Amino acid sequence: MTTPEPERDESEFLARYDPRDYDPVSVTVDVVALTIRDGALHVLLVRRGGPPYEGMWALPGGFVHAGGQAGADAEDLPDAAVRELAEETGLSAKGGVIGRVHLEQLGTYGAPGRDPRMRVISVAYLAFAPELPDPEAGGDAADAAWVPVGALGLTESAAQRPGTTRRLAFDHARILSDGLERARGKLEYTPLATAFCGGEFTIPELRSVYEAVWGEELHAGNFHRKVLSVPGFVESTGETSDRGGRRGGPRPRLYRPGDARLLHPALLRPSREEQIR
Amino acid sequence: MTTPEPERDESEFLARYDPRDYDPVSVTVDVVALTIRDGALHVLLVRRGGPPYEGMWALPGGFVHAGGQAGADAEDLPDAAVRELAEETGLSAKGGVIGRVHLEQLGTYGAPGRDPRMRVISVAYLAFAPELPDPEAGGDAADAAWVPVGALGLTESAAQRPGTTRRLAFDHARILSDGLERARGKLEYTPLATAFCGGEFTIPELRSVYEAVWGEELHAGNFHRKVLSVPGFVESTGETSDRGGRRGGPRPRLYRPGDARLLHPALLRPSREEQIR
DNA sequence: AAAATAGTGTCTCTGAGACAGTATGAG
DNA sequence: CTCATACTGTCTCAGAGACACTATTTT
Repeated sequence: MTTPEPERDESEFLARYDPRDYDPVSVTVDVVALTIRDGALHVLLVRRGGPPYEGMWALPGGFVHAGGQAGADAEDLPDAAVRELAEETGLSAKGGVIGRVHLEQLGTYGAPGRDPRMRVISVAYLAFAPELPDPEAGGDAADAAWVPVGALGLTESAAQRPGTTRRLAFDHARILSDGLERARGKLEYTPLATAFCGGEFTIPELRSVYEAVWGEELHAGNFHRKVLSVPGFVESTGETSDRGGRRGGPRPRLYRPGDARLLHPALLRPSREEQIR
Repeated sequence: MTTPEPERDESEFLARYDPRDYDPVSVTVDVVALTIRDGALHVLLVRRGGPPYEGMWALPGGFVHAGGQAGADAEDLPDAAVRELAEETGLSAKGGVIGRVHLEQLGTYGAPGRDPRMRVISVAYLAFAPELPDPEAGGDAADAAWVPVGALGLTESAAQRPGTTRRLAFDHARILSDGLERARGKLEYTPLATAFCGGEFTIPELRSVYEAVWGEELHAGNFHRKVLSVPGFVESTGETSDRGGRRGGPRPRLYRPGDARLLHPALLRPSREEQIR
């Protein structure tokens, strides 16, 4: 670790860590796939069919196709994330519904010991999906399901009664927590809430996305005016929904995602005063 | 790729990619270390002493100590970033100036072919440093220096005259570009501009940080009032600087970083209208 | 009929930005 | 002395949020 001769240390290190001879590192991709079901935020989880953490829930993921020496099967990291997502949901990767899923890199988790078997570096991706069918468990997964995020007891880390919390394998609770925080922030200054809706949606539907992700109710009237006032957020289709509100009310108008990539001004969440320090 | 039997495909894939037998992936850490020198944003670069890209400038970085089968020397990713930064700058990692450096993960770059030798996944880190001494080239680096970001011709990707741009090795131009954009955004809603200053600073010094990173001049009076109005951004020391402004004026007061971790309300850059779509 | 909802109008308060103005120190 | 600079005061305008109100649909 600490040597008085940096040059010797460096050359020694380079010789030792030439990956062609020595010291393998595994790289996996894990996906935090979020969607809205019944007005609640859900995450795609798989139940592990083998050790370690057998029987526990985990994020869908797997090894990146590295391509070996020839580099034949080498795949890019986002492609690996899409492939894992497609494998777990049973949907085809190219075209179709999965083409409408927003995917972005969340972060990389590589602490020693996070996988008890070996050194594993995991690149986590975050996906925002419209409502998808129930996944079909495949491969070594014993089960796969959309799980309500609220049922995992992640929000109040202190108030977790041990039996209440469904623990996640590896450091996936941390990854999911980071993904949720990223999602909450992204909804503030990007129009990505529309990625949770289908191709057409109403303003109240969009509001329910914000309420599900942020976990708090928003003022319907002010939200409505705000969304329409941000240039490029949504675009009217001219149509109206064929049903009124769930318990009455006029039929809301339909909108499409607009061409903005950033919301200006942003839609800030009400309760941020606490988390500033 | 597309097989009718997902179960066989998955188990086959798991057998093929068990990293203990097969298909090594290298993991490196690269650091985008930024600082302010003479009122201009600088990035720490090293000149490569060997192929590939021999003689070109690159971000400081190197292989992560994976720890082998036993996991003895395994290091965490942020530790690897600090180690690389310390090795390149010649500063000690524990304590001292490098302890004041802000470090955060930027992203992971793993496109096949980004390193011509083999499959390399690089975890990039972003560092905000106060003014540091000139680095000492060590190891296989032929040179190391703080380079003005403006001299690299990254801002206007179209208007690059070939001779003007100093190209960077690998995909480091992209990584640096992502780091700069992250830095610009971070200054908006976090107090991290203070990480570029020493322990004490004046409001005009803080403003010059914003101007260097954002590349545009700010209104001195409004900036002053704005910084003081954000709770927890800065904290008065009660002292005043021993010198006035560079070309006259009263002696500015001195401040310390406050306890806020987020700026509320945020300090938005003036010219964001263009980049929204 | 009753209740809930979609959408709009209006008022108030905060904050950003433009501008002016004063005091202070460098050259 | 001259000028740049630190800092404060003031004005205007945009936008967030609270509230009220109407029209429309479900139950």
